[in-house]
Amino acid sequence: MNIGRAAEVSGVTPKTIRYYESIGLIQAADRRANNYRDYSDTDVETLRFIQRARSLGFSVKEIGELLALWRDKRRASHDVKEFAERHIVEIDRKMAELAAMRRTLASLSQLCHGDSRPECPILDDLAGTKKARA
Amino acid sequence: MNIGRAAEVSGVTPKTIRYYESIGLIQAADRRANNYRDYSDTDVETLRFIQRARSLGFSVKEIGELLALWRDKRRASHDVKEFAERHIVEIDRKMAELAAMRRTLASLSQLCHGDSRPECPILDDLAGTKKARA
DNA sequence: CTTGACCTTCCTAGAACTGGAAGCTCTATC
DNA sequence: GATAGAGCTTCCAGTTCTAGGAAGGTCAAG
Repeated sequence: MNIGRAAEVSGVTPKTIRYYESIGLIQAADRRANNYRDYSDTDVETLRFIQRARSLGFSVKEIGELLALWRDKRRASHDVKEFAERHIVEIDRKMAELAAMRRTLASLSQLCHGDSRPECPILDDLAGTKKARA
Repeated sequence: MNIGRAAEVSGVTPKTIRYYESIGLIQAADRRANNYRDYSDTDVETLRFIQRARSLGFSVKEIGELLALWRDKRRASHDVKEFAERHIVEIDRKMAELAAMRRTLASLSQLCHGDSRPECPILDDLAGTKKARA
């Protein structure tokens, strides 16, 4: 499939796909006779993984390391396992942080009645009121 | 407390704190007689929130909007509720994506034995082997 | 056989930092 | 009180990760 379709199904724009190729995050796509890039379903899976990871705050560098796990078969299983587990810990940390943010927002939402009364108790917490200066 | 200490306890570097101030994401810190910036515990809480949100892929613009919720008391409760709920939806989406990444990594980790055999079945999946080209 | 959508490369611009220079300030030690 | 070093200040330039747009080749439909 060509880049537009790959972009559509992976959620990564053509621009960004070309950029990822240019920096070596993904391997250069095969070219067809007309010089168009040609993508496989596997390529799309990789792009989807990258998209997900980027939107979750992983750097391109980190993602490169993750992708290297899949690509570099010479790596010992031990390394792969360890690296994967290290990232699972990080993901768990991120999930806990998201859960904390969610709780904050949920209580914010609940404490504010749906009407237009301009009073939200929780607002006072993080508001600009400076105190306890150390 | 001065910027170095605030950076230490919030997890945001001094450079980045000054940057956030320069773009108006946080309000300009109070200055002491020596022109040093002075931060309160509340300021640190705000920075911690920003740090968390950034590491989870929220843009500075989005965070600015979230912080505005707390700061701008003139906003109608209705707006706050709606805005909070919109972000809760996004957080749930992010959590689902993290869960998906976690599953991917967990199966990667499980399939690779802890020993140093250089064979990880799942590696073949996402590896460079291009097939099913459409 | 032209029109419009899609592809190519290249160059520039924006967002969010990051590093370094040049200089002032505080603290601690001699 | 002088001095060294860590920490603060501003300012300017560079990096990363895209996004936008120009200039031109390609394809599928009418």
